[in-house]
Amino acid sequence: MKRSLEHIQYKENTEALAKFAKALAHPTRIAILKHLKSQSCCFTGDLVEVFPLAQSTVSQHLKELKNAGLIQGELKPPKIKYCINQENWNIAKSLFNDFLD
Amino acid sequence: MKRSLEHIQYKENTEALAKFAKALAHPTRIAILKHLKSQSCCFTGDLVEVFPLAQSTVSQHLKELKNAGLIQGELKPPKIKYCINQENWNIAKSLFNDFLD
DNA sequence: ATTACATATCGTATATTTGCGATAATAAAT
DNA sequence: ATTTATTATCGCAAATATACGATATGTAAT
Repeated sequence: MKRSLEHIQYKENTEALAKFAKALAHPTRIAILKHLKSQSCCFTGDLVEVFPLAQSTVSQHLKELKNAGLIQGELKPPKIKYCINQENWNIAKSLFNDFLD
Repeated sequence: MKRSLEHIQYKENTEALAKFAKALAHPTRIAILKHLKSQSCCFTGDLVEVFPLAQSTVSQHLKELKNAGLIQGELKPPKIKYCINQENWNIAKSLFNDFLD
């Protein structure tokens, strides 16, 4: 990609909002989050059974959601229990709410 | 990409929400929408002056926002006046609001 | 130390996104 | 019909995203 050299200076929250939106920009990730909300928490393996996707693919989606801060993992050997990160979830909620009027 | 042959059947609204999120998944598009909201409407040329981006790039972002239904263009020759599509905006607002709890 | 289980990461292939300059299209005015 | 102003589209290059199978990692139990 030919990127413009000067990197754009956006107004406050613009990039944070875009980052959250990007994490939500795939139906599988929305579905994962819906599942997490309804179950409050669940294991990677549970999700692998829900979707017709490879384990590695599900894991990658979880990684992105984790990087965005929307979920967090808790070690429950040999499993990992994923839950909504409520603190960041609320931040996202408020950002979207303000933005969308 | 090696896509799974069976295409996933998501629950209602999941794909609609992901589609809106995708449209918002770039800071420039967020910024464009913020600008449109504050001005209520504006021309492509105005936006080209606001961002250090080529005219074609801005036009492409506008196209994506239009495809997502978040904005609409009105012919004002030789210009085009873009405004928020309030109807779809409200739909997006309600989808995000419900999803984010 | 070895094994077993669950999950993450790596390597790879393909698709999509982002950006640019150049060109085409559109509508009005001359 | 030509010109002018504005915006959209095309063609390309590079970056990122998506998906998979294979492999590595981490933890507990044996």
